[in-house]
Amino acid sequence: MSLPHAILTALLERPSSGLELTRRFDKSIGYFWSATHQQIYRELGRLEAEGYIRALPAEQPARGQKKSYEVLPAGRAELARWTAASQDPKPIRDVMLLRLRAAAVVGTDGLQADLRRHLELHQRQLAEYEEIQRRDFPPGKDAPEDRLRHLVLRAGIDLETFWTQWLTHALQEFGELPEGS
Amino acid sequence: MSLPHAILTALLERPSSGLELTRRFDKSIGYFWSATHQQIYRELGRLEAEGYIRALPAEQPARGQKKSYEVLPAGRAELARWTAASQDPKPIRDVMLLRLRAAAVVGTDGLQADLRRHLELHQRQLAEYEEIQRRDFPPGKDAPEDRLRHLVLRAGIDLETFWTQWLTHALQEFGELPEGS
DNA sequence: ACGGTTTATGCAACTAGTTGCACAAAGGCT
DNA sequence: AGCCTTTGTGCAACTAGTTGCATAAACCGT
Repeated sequence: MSLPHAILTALLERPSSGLELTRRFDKSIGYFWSATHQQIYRELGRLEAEGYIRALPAEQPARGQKKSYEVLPAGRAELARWTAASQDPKPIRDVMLLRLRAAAVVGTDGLQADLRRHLELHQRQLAEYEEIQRRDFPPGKDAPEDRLRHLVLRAGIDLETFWTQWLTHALQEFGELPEGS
Repeated sequence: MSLPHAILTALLERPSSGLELTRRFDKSIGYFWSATHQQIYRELGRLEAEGYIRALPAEQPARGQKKSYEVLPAGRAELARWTAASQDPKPIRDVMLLRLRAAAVVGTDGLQADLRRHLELHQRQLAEYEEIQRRDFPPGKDAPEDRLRHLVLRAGIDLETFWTQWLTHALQEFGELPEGS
């Protein structure tokens, strides 16, 4: 039940159409809560039906026509409620860890290449986050909302850092392991 | 499509009944791929239908009767195939990060308590992992499969360490932030 | 004016995971 | 004997997310 709240947050930051939201979900919020345009359109429909958002007045509301949404007071209230509500952290659910565990019983053949590929992907993501940090959060800038957003970005940086280190470590282990088995 | 492979891995480590698997998923494999008993029973049915596993001979195969499964060669082959196959890493998908981002626009009221609760939960999980490390991976022990399993455990330890640090940091930030907004 | 690409919106079907409940046997308690 | 809890198994319905495809307007070159 998080996608609607991700959308409310994005719309509060700036009213947008479905496609604009989709674009913004490809970075920023989407870095830690990704969504496809189909999910977003569906959710916009629901949020509107529930009275949390409304379409900004536009002339011909026909198909293929841009339609922007803004958050209504009820939507803001719902978001505040959800943000403050207690929620349990989800346990880790990671395929690579599972594969490594499987490799311990069926052998490591073929796994090494994908580990290397993942390492590269995580390094790239890390570099992207660090670029954003340089650009959007220079040392002086720390208004309260900026500090919270920076904190979120730092979580991304630290997580990617963890993965690059862990994968590097794993590949070292593989270098020392006999091939197969 | 990972649950069946998690189950194959678990069954290769030791043939088990549905309930035993459920128990084992509450620790060990379940630490990074959790599953309920309903999921497990359903998946056992499918795996059996596909010829990847089979029920060990038991007398009365009635309801409420324990039924153990073992992995067939086809199952082992499928697991090896899946382990070696290239798979993209999933982007982060974390509710707490989303909530913090939302808090940047609707205010931080009520969030602090849950941050503290999460910190405690992650600290507890970290302690549990470290206990397992002490117990199952003493310095001397490093047969190839042990090293892989240890690597997986270390991922858990490092991830929980990250969260405890990040949450601590977040709470510090909150201490300095004015209440509300 | 025509045909191709891009922008923008959306439905329908499918897959994976979760929740809620039900049923049966076994063991103990009274 | 009758009931209560625990152990073990399982179905059905629901929710969230993904995949595949469809539609329409606008813009753009020829």
